[in-house]
Amino acid sequence: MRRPTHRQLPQLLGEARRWFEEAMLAALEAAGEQPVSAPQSQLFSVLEDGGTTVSEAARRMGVTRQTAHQAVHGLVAAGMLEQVPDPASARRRLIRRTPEGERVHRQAGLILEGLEARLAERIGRDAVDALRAALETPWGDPPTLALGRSRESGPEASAPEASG
Amino acid sequence: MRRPTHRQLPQLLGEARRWFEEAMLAALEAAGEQPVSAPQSQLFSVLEDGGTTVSEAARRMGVTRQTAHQAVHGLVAAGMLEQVPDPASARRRLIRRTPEGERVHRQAGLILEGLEARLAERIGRDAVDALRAALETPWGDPPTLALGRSRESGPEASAPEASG
DNA sequence: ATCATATGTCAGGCTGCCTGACATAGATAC
DNA sequence: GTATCTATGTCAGGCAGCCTGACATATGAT
Repeated sequence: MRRPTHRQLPQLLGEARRWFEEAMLAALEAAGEQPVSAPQSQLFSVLEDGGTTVSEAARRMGVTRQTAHQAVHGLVAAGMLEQVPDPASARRRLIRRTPEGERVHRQAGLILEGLEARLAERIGRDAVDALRAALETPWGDPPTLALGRSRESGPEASAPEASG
Repeated sequence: MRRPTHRQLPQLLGEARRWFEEAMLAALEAAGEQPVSAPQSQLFSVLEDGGTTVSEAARRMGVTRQTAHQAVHGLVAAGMLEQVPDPASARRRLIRRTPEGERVHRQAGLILEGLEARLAERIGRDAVDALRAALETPWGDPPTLALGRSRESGPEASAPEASG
């Protein structure tokens, strides 16, 4: 038989991500909550208690304002998010979880903890901690490790630039 | 406060994946290769030397045959993949890398190694190994950990079922 | 007042992924 | 030998996420 040669990291990362994501959304739905999409779930997790702007959320999600706006729209329609004017600046609208949204958020947090515990049972608590530690690397930079010649990319107005 | 510094695993996994993916595709393009999409790259990585069927590739990618077929189509059009009849079974068509595709594949492998080395510089070789080890967990199972009461299960006809 | 900038929103388009449907070919039952 | 079942490959249609482009509005600098 063939030897599965050292599978590639991007693929492994993707699988792990999918595992968590699917399990969480399924568990949320199994708990009787409204259906939540993956980006909505991600949006939920980048919100602060004090309220956040769409732009700020987009930066944290690593997507454009427009994409984040879409997720916000869905969540507002579902009654889990609300938009309130920012007292400090009238051009801003803060997005905030409604009580309902807060409840779902807490639920999601519990699920995630459970999932992590489930993982710890399999690979050990130390391994999970090591995983976290490794992943918390500030990936911010696009290495552009040029084997040949380097390429230049224009810094757009609101590029994703996942920097957290 | 609820520990805002403790970011959620799915998000961390997604960021890491994006980092690798973007860096690799950018490096590939910077090296003068034809543009490759993310799923095409993934497809490339699940091929065996002996040739693989679209169905098998789909299973390994965790997507449907149709989706895999799409990626294959693009790669064939780009001259990096070829489809040959399977001598063992006429209803199968094996997909195989062309010499051109083989070259690009090797290139991609080098880039990935470089990226991993780059990561090792930041977090240490041990941490990278630990990351690998943790990620190579067989995620195969959909935990369905029900916090609430209703437990629902849906065994679909030909679901992706990322089981590897 | 005017202009540059940041933010929020909508419109349109691309791509990945899905389900549905169908053709083909090997395996199995009769 | 024929009929049926199953696995595979392919195409068509549709949905969702993410993007760029464009525009309105509000703030701050000049």
